[in-house]
Amino acid sequence: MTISMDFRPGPLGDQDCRDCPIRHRAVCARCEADELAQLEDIKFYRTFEAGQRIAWAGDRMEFVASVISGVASLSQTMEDGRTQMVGLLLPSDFLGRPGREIAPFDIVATTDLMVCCFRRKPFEALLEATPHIGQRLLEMTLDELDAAREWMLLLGRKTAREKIASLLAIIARRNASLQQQSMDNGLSFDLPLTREAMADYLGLTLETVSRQMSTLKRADVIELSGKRTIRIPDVHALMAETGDDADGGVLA
Amino acid sequence: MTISMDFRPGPLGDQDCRDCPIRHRAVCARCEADELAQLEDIKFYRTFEAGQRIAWAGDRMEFVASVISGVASLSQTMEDGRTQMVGLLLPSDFLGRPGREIAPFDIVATTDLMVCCFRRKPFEALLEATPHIGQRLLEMTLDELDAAREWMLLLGRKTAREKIASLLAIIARRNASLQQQSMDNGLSFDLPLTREAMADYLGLTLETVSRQMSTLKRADVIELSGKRTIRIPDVHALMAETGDDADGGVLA
DNA sequence: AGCTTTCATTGACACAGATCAACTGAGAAC
DNA sequence: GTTCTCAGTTGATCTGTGTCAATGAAAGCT
Repeated sequence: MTISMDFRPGPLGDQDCRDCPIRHRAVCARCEADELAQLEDIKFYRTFEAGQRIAWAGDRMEFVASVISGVASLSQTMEDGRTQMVGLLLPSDFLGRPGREIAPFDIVATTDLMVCCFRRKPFEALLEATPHIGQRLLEMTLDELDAAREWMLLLGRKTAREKIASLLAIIARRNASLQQQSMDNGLSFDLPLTREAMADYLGLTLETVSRQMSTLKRADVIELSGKRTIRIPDVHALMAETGDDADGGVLA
Repeated sequence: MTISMDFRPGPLGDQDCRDCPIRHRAVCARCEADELAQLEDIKFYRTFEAGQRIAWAGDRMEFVASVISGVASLSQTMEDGRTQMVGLLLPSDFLGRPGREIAPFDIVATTDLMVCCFRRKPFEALLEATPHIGQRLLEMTLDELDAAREWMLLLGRKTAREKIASLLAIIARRNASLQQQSMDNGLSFDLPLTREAMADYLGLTLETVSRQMSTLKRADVIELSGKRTIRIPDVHALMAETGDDADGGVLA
């Protein structure tokens, strides 16, 4: 998840939406030129450093936003400290909920992060006035609900090994589609998560994550250079480890 | 989840929406009289018996629908038979997804079920034309996403005992709010799920569900008459077993 | 009544993953 | 160069839940 080199807006939102790398995938995807201009009026950019907290559960949220680059996560923590990640926001994903002031989850930048923000109130007004935004948001929310449901299958029924393989497949897929990478010689990418964040995503402990990464490496399903750089020599071999149906959608 | 006694439409949709028990909670909640009339034109009622399958994953869905009474569930099954429930649809919940022909999950009536159906194509047209429907659907979908995320915490991090208590609390809450029941002397309700369905919801085996029900009974957190009728003598005692924050929203 | 089917309970044992703990390697700070 | 810290790995052991199997109880059928 590298920050794209050709999109470096200043803090004032002075960058043209037409050059935006997520222009055709984010909430604004369906907007016509005039609608886009209205969004452009109320947008501003913000960046967060890896590890920085964007909001605590219970905080007031003054904005909603689209992720431009980097990764953010939503998580819930129980009183005794048990933590479960409940959302992983990759570029083009939408952060926040119109019509709600209070964040129900902790929101953290897990890598360096750039987001395109809209103050909540003006955005809500625009949502009422501009059907294309609401329609796209509905579509994205339904997609997220589908993803949440696959995630529920993972949490409830998959083995530790299947969980790891599934997570790697999800990130590899998103990464490949974003970068239009060919997968003839396998795929490479940087894991945007620590072992602990992976554990929180998968409902495991970090020790189990580490052990399963090691066994997948020993089984030649993955190759590691350093701790975070991963190569998948054979995508089908990885898919076979996820427990999902053979061809649950081709990569890309 | 009893079928309301005063709403017995024939199969032709000849019942007036104004008498509908879910009129102000379902997708149609925000509709004005004229918008409601348009929905009324394309609606029809269907009933399913307990255990009946509404669709298999991969089936073509010709309609979307609102649950009027009873309970339906969405579940995913892996090739080797492991099953995870990923959605529990109670009265007023919406079934199906506009813009998608193919059901991604198995859909089953877990109790006797009555639904208010709309053929998909006309409903999609109405969705484009009637902002109030799209707005309400967005709101409901966002709520479902929140519920899915709480469910993820349950699946990933809660113990078997906490899982059971959480499920009972969810059903008790929905039931109480539907029936305006006072909870001064505890709450009673009929479990609309078999032990196996509970296990599929919670990511457990049915044996573990049965054991934990027994231990909660022995701890006087719940009382059982027959297998399915449950009384919660002290709602706070149940809440304390869920692992959630003390006052995660008062019942009702 | 007797039989079958379905749903639920309970017991004995196994095992995947958690827990507790020691250790490694790579930076960063001094 | 030395020390400290942080992320990750690996080992030993424990335990909650799964697995396999027997039994019970209620409902429907002939």
